[in-house]
Amino acid sequence: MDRDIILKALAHSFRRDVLTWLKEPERHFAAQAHPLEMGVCASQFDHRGLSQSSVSAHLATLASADLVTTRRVGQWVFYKRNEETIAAFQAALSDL
Amino acid sequence: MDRDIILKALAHSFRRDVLTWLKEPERHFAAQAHPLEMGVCASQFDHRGLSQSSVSAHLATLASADLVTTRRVGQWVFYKRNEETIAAFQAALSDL
DNA sequence: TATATAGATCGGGTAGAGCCGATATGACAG
DNA sequence: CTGTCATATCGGCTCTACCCGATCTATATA
Repeated sequence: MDRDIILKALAHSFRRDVLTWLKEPERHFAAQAHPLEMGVCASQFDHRGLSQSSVSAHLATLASADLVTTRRVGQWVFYKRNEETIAAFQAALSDL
Repeated sequence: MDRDIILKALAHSFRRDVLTWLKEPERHFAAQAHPLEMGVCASQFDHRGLSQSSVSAHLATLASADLVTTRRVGQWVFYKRNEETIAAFQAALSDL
């Protein structure tokens, strides 16, 4: 749980949006072919205003801050919120 | 209370350090000539690794995020934590 | 007015973030 | 093997953040 890296990761609206979307996958990614229990497939974030390469970089930033977990299944990578890190960060920020 | 501006302001360790130092002025700024109840004078943050102009810019960033309040008294500017904004931000971040 | 001090702002240099299209990688299907 | 799809990485561009010394502005004091 690295506050500095997490704060930098959160300092971009797209990355915060990703975390918000992942709170309610069924609401935001209903079109996904795979079951949402596996997580949300990276490609689901494309075409939301950014190119595929930019989306990939943002997801990598979130993953390196440990704010999301990734799980590779075949040719797909599924993303989920990492509630553990998020909660720890919120707790750490309560004595800001 | 602008989350985006606040998160960007917090995404720098010096600015976070300032907020931490301001939690215990008597501990970190005992050398100040003015009473600490007025706040902490801008110049107290100089010579902590950064130049005067850099410190001034960081303080301006914190002020524009409303994380600190400023009060001009004569030729000095005194800074205090803005607990109201900080608490509102923490509350807003609890549903990250 | 002249001088001193605190703080803000300017100009310039460097580094990193963010964007894209193009290409590489890695996994599957035929 | 070959082609295809998902994702990652590369190269190049632009924009912003950050740093500094120098200068400007404002206040105070003689």
